Amino acid sequence: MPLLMLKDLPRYECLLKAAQAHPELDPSAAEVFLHLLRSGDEVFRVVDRHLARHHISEGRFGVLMALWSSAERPGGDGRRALSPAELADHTGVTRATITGLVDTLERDGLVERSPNVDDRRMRAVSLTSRGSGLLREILPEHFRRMAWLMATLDEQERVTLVRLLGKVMQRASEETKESSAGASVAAPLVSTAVIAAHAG
Amino acid sequence: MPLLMLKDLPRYECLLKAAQAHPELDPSAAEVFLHLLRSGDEVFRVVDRHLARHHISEGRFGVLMALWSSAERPGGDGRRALSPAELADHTGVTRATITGLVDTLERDGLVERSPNVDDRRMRAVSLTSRGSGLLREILPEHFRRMAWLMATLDEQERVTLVRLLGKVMQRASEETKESSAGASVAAPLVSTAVIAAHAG
DNA sequence: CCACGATCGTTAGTTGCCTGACCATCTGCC
DNA sequence: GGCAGATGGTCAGGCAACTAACGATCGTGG
Repeated sequence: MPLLMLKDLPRYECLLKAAQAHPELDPSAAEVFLHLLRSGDEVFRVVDRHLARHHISEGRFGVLMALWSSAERPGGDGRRALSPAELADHTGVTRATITGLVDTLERDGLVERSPNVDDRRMRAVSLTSRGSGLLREILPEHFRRMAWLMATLDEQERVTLVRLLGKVMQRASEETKESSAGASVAAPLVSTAVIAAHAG
Repeated sequence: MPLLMLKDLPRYECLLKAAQAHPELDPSAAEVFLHLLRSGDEVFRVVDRHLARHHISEGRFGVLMALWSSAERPGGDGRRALSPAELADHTGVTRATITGLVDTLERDGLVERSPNVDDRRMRAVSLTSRGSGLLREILPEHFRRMAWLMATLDEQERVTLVRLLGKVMQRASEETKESSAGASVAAPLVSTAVIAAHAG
């Protein structure tokens, strides 16, 4: 839930004013940035409130959905179990976090761990019937909320929004890859000296 | 950092397929939803990586920025201090969280607490010179990252993106207000007057 | 004037996520 | 065959957020 900003979005005139004191500040870029983080946060909260009523957090939902879509996948081999490492890949959290999430999900009877006979390091995590039952109970309302949130946008606006978000997302993931390689975010734009000095 | 979804966004055909089994699922709405959460997350990480190099988390940055913008505010009374309750309002976290954040910020010498002579319940939190120095060090790169992220969008696209995100955000905050009143998400929409009044 | 409710900041306890370290197990190379 | 390095899952410790409850203080109505 990114705040990283004031709760009340600053008006554009304030951004303009701040830009006078800070030449690096691009007012229209900052406006998009703040809107993006804020709207993402609001939208997240709408579905999170629903899931929280069933004691399902973001991470727990991610694990359940990964197992669910693994079971539903038609082209797949039909297996319903994933290893913790695969769950970490699919949900984007660390393996250590998966251990914790699966611990509580198993305690609540929603998933189960079984040993893997081929590789005794691995364990197979799968949905229990109670787990898939909970998903069947939760998902319709979850989908309704998504649809309700976007009902203000017509098809053309949705296409446009996805396209523009895609451009920004691609840009952001470029930086992810670059930074892991040690390069600067904006080689041409940014002096790397400060970052490098602190990167140590 | 919302995952709430698979790390690799599902392709549109998969959404269409899933919609056959789940009539509540609106594929284009789900696509926008997933793109919004994911791009918000990626964008957040880009600036968060920068702040983390200076040991500044999202919450810490929120507190520092609230104090900074309070000090910079021209129309204000020129005071640089805010109470913990005001900080909670500005950053959107609870007062208990503010206590913890100010604890560590004070330990690191970035802010300081002083007693309030007018109301002995309150304490005044203000930036130290070290705190404002850190902001002066961090903010230029922070602003450059915002600008770099949005550099793929021309002015027209930025206006469009802000407009569309604004529509979704307004919709989401309607639900926030409704849910606190106990109504259902699918109820007829709340009058926008309330939101407009708060946008001021 | 003072008892009551409201407000302020903090504490205690829980949860979810992270990083870093650990041990067990597999695999490839000699 | 056996050892080195890679990989897999877990544990320990820390941080940031939450709720619930608490003492201290303020303001107001009787």
